[in-house]
Order: sequence, then C-alpha cells, then structure tokens
Amino acid sequence: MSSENGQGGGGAAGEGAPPEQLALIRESVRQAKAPRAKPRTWRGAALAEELPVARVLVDKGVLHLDRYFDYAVPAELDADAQPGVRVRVRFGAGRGRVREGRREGGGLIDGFLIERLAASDYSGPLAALAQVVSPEPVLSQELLGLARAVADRYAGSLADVLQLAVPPRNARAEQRPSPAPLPPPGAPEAGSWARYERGGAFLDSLAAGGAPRAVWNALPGPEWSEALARAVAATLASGRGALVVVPDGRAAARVDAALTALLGEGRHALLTADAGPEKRYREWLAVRRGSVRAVVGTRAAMFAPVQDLGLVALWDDGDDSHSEQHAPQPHAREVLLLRAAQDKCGFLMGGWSCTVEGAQLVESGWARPLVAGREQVRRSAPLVRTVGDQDLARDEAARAARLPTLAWQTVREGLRHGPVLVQVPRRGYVPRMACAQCRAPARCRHCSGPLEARDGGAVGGSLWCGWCGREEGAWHCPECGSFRLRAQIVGARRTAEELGRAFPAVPVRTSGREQVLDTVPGTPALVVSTPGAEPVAEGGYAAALLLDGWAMLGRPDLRAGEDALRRWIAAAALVRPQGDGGTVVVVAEPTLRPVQALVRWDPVGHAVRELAERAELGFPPVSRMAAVSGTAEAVAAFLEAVELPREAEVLGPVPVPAGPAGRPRRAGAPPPGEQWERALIRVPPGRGAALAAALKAAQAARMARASRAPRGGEDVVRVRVDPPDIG
DNA sequence: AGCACGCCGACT
DNA sequence: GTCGGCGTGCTC
Repeated sequence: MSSENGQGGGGAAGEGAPPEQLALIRESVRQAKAPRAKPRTWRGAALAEELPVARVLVDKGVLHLDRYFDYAVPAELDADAQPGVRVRVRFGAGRGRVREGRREGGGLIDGFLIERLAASDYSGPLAALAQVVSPEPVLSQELLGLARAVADRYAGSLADVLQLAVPPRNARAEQRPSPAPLPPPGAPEAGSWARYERGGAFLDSLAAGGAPRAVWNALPGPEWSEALARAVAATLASGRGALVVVPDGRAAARVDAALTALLGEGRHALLTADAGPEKRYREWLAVRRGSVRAVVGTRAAMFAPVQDLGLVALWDDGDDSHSEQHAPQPHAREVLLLRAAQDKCGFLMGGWSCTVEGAQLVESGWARPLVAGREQVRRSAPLVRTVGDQDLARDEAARAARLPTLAWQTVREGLRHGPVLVQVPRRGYVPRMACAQCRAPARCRHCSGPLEARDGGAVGGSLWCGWCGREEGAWHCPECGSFRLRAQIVGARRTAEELGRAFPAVPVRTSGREQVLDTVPGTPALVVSTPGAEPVAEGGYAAALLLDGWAMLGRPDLRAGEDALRRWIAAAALVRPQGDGGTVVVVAEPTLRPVQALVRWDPVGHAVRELAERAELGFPPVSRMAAVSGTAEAVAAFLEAVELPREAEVLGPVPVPAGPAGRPRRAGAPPPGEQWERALIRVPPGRGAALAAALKAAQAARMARASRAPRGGEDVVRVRVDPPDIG
C-alpha cells in the first residue's frame, strides 16, 4: 500500500519554507467525519520517495504518551532521517490551528526516529518531521530493545529509560571522528582464575566465543579487578565486546588500571559520572561506533552501546549504588540480566560477598557458581573473632572505654605489623541514642523519628528529633522505663579521636563520604572509615576492627543481615590472610547468622539460607513486589482501578512515615506536610511481567485523568517495582 | 500539559 | 441566533 504523495495545491509552501511549515492543511471537519476514500493525503511538501513515513518516539516521559507517532519525511530530510537518529517534531496543540492554509502544530520537541515505513496506520494526515538533529544513529535496535525490556520490567515509560540510556547530545563530541578500532588481542593467561574450581574453563569459554553465565564469589584480596580484566580480555579475544559495571568511581579506576595493564591503551573506555558531558559523550560515541569494544563504568554504563556484546559483568551487586536514582529506577543487575538474555552473551556477577539474588541465579540453574575450594578460602581469608554481649559483660575495661579488651589487643598487635582498619557505621559527630539498659532506639514521642544529641553526643544533654526537629526534654524508655541513654552509634571522628589518644604515636587517617581515601601506605596507622569508603592498604591491613555491629544489624530491613555481612566482608577482604597474621574483630553477637557467616567466611551459604527463608515468607526476590504510594485517597483509587493479575496480593496500605526534615526528599516519600500511604503488591514467581503491565496500564489511565483534574497531581501515585526498603 | 471541539445556558 | 463557559479527549 503506497500512500499518495500529493504535491502542489499548496503553492504557498515554497521550497525555501522551513520544514515544519510543510505540514499539511487539515481536512475540514466535515471531510474528516465522512468515510475516507483516500485515508491520508499529504500536500504542500515534497516527501521522501521511498519510505515516506517516520515512526517517532516522542521524548516525553508521560505514560499515556508511551507509544510511537508517525510523521511524514520531507524529501530534504530523507537521507539523514535514518532509524536511530534524534529528531525534532511538532507535537501537541490539539488538532492544530489552521492559519494561512497551513497547519501549525504545538511546540518543537525531541524524539528518536524508530523506523522508516512505506505507510502509516494512522488515519489522519501526518505532520512532517521538523528537523533531524544530527545524522548520528544513537539508538540502535539492540539499545531500543533493551530500553523497551527495562521499561516493561519496571512499569516505566520508554522515554524515561532512554533518558538514562542515551547521553545528551554534544555537537563538538559528535563532529570529532572516533579512532580506528584495534584488532582483537590474544587470549589472556588464566591468572588468578586458576584459584577457582571452574575459573579456567569460564575464561576459555569466553575466548572461544561461548556465553557462559556465572555467579562468582571472589576470594578476599585485591585480585578481583585483574580477574575482571582477564574476563574482558578473553571476550575481546573472541572478537566480541565486553561491559563491566562497578558500584563507584574508585572500583572503576581499579578495573581501568587492570585493563590498561593487561591490554594497553585504546582498547577500552571508562564511563563514569565525573567526566564532563563532552568527554562522556565522546567516549560513549566511540563505543557506539565500534572504535572501542570494551567498557568499564558505573551504573550509567549498564546501557553502554557495546557492539557485538560477548560479556556483561557486574561487581558487588549488593551495593545500593547499582540502583538508578531516576525513574523507573532500574537496578544494574536486572538490566544486565535482561541484556544477557537479549544478546545471548556471557554473564559474570561477582563480589566478595553474595546477594540473595546471586544465590537465586545459581539455584534456578540460570548461572553456575564460580567459587574457590574451602582450602583456598581458608588460605586467603583473615582470622575472624567476635565480641558479643557475654564477653562485654565479663569485660570491665569494655564498660569503661568503648572498646572491649580483645579489640584493644588486636589493634595493638596489628599496629606492630602495619595499618589497622576501623570500620564505623556512620559518619559525623552526631550519634543516635538508645536506651542504655535495653538498647531500644530512642524515638520521638510525636513522630517516632530518631532522637539525636546535637551537642557532640554528651549523654545527659538535650535531645532533638532528627525528623521533626522537636526537642525532647524528659526522655524515658517506653520499653523498660529506664532514664539512661547511651550513644547508639558513635561517629567516625569521635572514634578516631578516642583511638588516636590511646595510641598517640600512631597516625590516624579517616575516610568517609566527605573525603574518601583511595589507598594508604603499608606502615602502621589507624585508618577509620565508614563502610564503602575503606582505603586499600598496601600489602593489606594487619588487622581490622568492625564496631557497633549490633547497630548495623538492628535496622528493620529485609536486607539488614545481608548488608551487614557484605560490609564486614568488604572490610575484612582488605586484611592480610590469616597465615600472615591478619585478624578481624567484629563487635556483634556470635550467635547471629551473618556473624557466623563472617567467622566461617561463607557468604554464599548465608545467601542460600536467606533465599530459602525469603521463599518461605513470600518475599522478594522469590516473589516480586511493587510499592504504590501517594495520598490515602490516591492509593485507594489506584488500587480500585488497577486490574491486577489473579495471584496478586495487596498488603496495606499503611501510613508512610514523614521523611527526615530538612534533608532532600527521596522519591516515594511524601512532600513536607502531606500524609502519604503505601501499599505493597506481591505476585508469585513468573508473574512479575504481568504485574508491571497492569501497574503501567492503570497508571497511564490515571495520569490521563489527573492531567485534567483541577489542581492536577493530588491523585497521582508513585509506582516503584522492587522497592528497596521493605521492612 | 496545552489546546480545540462541542454541548448547553445566557444574553443581544 | 450567537457568544462563551467548561467538561472531554487528543496530540502523528
């Protein structure tokens, strides 16, 4: 069916007219209502002879607009208007004004050209493409397919995902040609992969063009980045590309260095947030154009358009920085899983610890475990000792000072041989308070927020609520009636001061969010750090002290145990092996499951047990959950309207506690002064896609209505698939 | 969001 | 008759 490319008639639209003016005269209302002999007519413009229709994704993240629109391709844009390019189109403005015989649409907005077609299935007349922004085809079929899958998985819009996947255009970066690609390197030696039972086989499979899938429990120590580099090199040797996603810039720099050491310059790109927009786009283009076949980067790199992908790899998937902050908040693990499935490429998910999701991938048979033997683990890991309540009770010194005797001894002994790491769970000087007797957290009597001591943690001073800011003058424990408080978590600086005074001859360094140290020398020093900011010590730490473990485990979160274990292991993995005197002391109850897993150095076993428990309780990731939040009326109306799959189960809604005052509001938290509710929706395994589809459909319907409502927005709900904080 | 279409009441 | 308020629906 070829469409009629009518020419002439619109003499006013001369060849010099801007393309958007080539849009058509709208048929009169009467004609539109009459049965249409010729379904559409383009007049006034010379259109492309072949495939005169462009299917366009309009770049507006609104759900009811999450579909394609067809535009006519003017002849002069024919050559550039190829699939994948950025375009600008007139959009909106109702049916358009008819002025001087030409229709003028609404404002110019951006979009992506999805495909060229011979005819449109739209029954009205088409507007013309206004502009091809640049001929660079930034949106490949693969990337489009991935973005579509991610949008579906997270009940989000394609436009939202594309905003995450395609960086903003930069003309200067685009003009510059990318370098010529280097030929594939030879296959690498096994290196540290030889320490794993199936490590060599995994590497061989990649080098031979295979697509092995593995969940890798990495041995403690610094070799992980080199191992990732070898997996990349093996994939490149097969003539394919590779992608590595890591949680932060420091980890990216390590893998970058390992890749440079193994392959030299020019074979890989580093995609991180701290490069400027031009450099970032230039690197991204080099990847898209096939000049560079390997990528390492932080979460935004999960969409990197690596050509002929042979391997996707993810390091430390339990780190919450793998969760994208922007809608629809996809997690790098899930994106790379979708990518591996779609591109039928290799998959490698590694870490010193193991998430429940990792255990699930192995248990389901989708991936194979890549682990070292117990003997190898024992040789690589430090000795782990615990200090529990019983020890503390017996320990007079511990009651006076904050540190138990074993901890003192370990630090003193460690400092004779090298640096000692002290991990404290929270930065800053402001401690949160708990009952000194029963350790129940001290909470605000008005809003249940955490009470904090503002004056440097002096017990007996005044208390303030961290959420609503009210002062608490006469606290007593609602659980046991005690009037005594203790600092639940003492900040890094205070601990550093205490330890510094105790070991005056030793330098104290701190690493935390405001200043992260990358490495420290192998000389004796106290290194006080918050989780995730631990510097790497040259030659490894002689010892590590993991403080306030019970506070870390006390969080009312599904992942509290897994998280605590992951953070402890991340610190302990920087300590020398037991054979070289490496010792770790954790102040936590030895009977608790994560503590036992640390002592035995068995994060996989821990994850497997957690997985079994989650399956039994119907928790994610075994079942899938979504959170719907908003005002009580909005949530109720949404739940009324949504057509959930049969098996779906609605939990709640329950009131959402007000977010901490003053601090920037997280998505899903109510705006100041508004009371929100949240419902959880749960579906059994295999019904996640149906749930997401139902949520998306209901949201689209409601958004369309909400935009019409007076003071629109009040009945809009927030939908989040895989909510991160399930108590 | 933004705009046009159309139905219905009020006014020249 | 015709003007215009606002409820509804569409945007190629």
